[in-house]
Amino acid sequence: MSTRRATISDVAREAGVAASTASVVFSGKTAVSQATREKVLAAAERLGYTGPDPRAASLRRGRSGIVGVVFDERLGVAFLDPVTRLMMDGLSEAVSPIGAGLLLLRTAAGEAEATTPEGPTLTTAPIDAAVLVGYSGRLRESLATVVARGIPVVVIEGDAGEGIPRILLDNREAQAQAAEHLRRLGHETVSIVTLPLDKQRRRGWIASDAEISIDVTRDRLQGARDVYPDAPVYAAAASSIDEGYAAGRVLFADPNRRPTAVIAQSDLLAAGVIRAAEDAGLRVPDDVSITGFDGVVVDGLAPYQLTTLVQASTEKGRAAGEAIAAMLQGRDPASIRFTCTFRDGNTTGPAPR
Amino acid sequence: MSTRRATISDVAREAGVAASTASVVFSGKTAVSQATREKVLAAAERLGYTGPDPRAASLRRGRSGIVGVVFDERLGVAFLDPVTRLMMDGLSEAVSPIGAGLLLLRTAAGEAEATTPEGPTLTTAPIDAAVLVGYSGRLRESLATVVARGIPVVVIEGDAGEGIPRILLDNREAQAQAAEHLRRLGHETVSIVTLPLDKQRRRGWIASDAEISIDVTRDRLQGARDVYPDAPVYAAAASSIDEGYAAGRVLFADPNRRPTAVIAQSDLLAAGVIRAAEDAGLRVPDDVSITGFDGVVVDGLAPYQLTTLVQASTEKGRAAGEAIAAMLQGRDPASIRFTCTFRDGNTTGPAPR
DNA sequence: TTGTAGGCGTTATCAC
DNA sequence: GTGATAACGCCTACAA
Repeated sequence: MSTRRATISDVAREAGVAASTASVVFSGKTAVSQATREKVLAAAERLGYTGPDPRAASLRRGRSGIVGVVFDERLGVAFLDPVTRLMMDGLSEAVSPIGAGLLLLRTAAGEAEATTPEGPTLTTAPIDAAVLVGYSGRLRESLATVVARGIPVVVIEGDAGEGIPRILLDNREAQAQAAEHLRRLGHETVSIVTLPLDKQRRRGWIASDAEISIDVTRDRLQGARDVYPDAPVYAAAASSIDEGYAAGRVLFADPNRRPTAVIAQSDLLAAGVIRAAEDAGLRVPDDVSITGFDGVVVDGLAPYQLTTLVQASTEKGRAAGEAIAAMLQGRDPASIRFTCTFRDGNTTGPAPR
Repeated sequence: MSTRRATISDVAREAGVAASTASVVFSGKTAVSQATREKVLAAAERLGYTGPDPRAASLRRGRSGIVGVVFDERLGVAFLDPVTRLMMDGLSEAVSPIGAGLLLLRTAAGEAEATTPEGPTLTTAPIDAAVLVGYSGRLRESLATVVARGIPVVVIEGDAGEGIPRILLDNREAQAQAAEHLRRLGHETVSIVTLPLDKQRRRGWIASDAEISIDVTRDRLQGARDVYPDAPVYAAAASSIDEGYAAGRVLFADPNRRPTAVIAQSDLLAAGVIRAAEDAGLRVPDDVSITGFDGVVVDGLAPYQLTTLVQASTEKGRAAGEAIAAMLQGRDPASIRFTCTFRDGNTTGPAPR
């Protein structure tokens, strides 16, 4: 491009005032006479000055106005989950009043990292605070990095160290409610379809609950186990309708060993299980009852209203944002544990006899 | 917290070297003797120095390593669209080699803005470049803002001014292909279900094509019109299965005026139309043929393989990212127009007689 | 209300 | 291979 961009001193000189005065015109921190303001604005206009350089301003202020959101998955994958989308929505809303934007970050690439060209990392990003999303492994490293940098951080649904605010869910208790509901309806043969167990995301029956390294999965399973200690468990490889469908196919394959109820750990999974039930010639909820978890709107599930646990997805994001805002103001917010609400839809009914 | 964080000069002093030398140890720009490197690293360790402050570094370098991605919708809404998700995936991949991260931004709030406390805006965000996503109104203002700031920008599927690289699709030609396919199959009574017409997102039959202010919608409709000039058009309020279902209900309501084929402007809409057809007792493709657009994987559509136009969603993002990278290196990349590929699935067949 | 001075933490440049 | 110096562009005391 032509020449160097105009700076605030250029504008000040052009307007015949001191740089600090011009600065004040833009920041509005101090009163300025109408005349001066106009002179400065006019000069800026002439020079094509569009306001303070954010880089310089953020160095000076010690704030960049950016909050990093760290995922442990590819973006396309993370946003597949409606709960994540809603959470981001709430988060973006909550940080907006403090003038912050959201920077998408991924967990460090681990060993492979060394060879990788470069990459926007937790260590090099100009963030004022960070939100860690998720429940597993590499996020721990990220947490350590952030903490070392002395950056305020909030963890959503994961374990964290001392004094780090967390946004949690009563997964176990909530799931137990749904199970209890089924028990009251007389169901005795119940199967469980879980979210992924770990990063490997293996699909299939699981032999021991011990293999589970993802908190959410473990907690929800425990809730179901509180009521049905011996229910067989099938793990899905992701939270999606297709995965639920695949699991459902397996569950309903043998007519002699069909469950009368299925506890799915997410609404998407539940939707897939419902479809598999239909394909197997079973009516929902007459022949088989199905519960979900999350309380999101499942696109295309139309006639059904899932019996599920409604979690405050958007609220979770908002709470995280508010915690961030608080920390940025020097306060230290407490962790929050959200409570899910049981919603009785039309996908559960009395056990068939 | 305790005291002020350590700076690179603190580290240098502690290590007994010059600040510039310490800097080089971290940046790796110049060779440093093994001994010096170790001294510096040890000092850093002792002082709890975790690397250069990104704010200062970006001021000095004139680069922040951040690319803004501007949406004209709430995040939760934008990411509802699988094409957008894939695009983001490609984009994040493409900017990663240049060490950039993605900052999520929304178009300015318009008039309401004045009263709003603050807000992370295009004007104040420390971005090196911007990607504008979408096809409509307020993005124009955003474009103006960015251009005024002299920031490189790429527009995805929207019109832009002179010399601004765009990532486009052959929407019209592609849609015409699908229509042509139907015509060859003998279909004469065809209805069209469109994406939203404008920001109002009104749902319903439309009288005149002139009301359309969103490019994608208009272009795809034109493609359909090239083959079926008089096909009735029903506008959906969003690109979703549920909206497609709603539209389908209306299309198939009157048994005497049922179309034998439906051209849906997105795969999600098509999936909804299929479901509505099934509900109306119609078999796909025996009684009614349905085409989509996008070529994304629709979760839960299982037995069907949509006849659709496959667009390179991820590629679009990647291309945008590469264009950004090029601009940041002083080159000026050309606009790119992607070509959709027609895919013949099992949702279209000969017109029933 | 306006101006002066100094520094935020880093890094590019150039001399040694 | 290492060090001194000078910006990068802005903002905030403080003084006038």
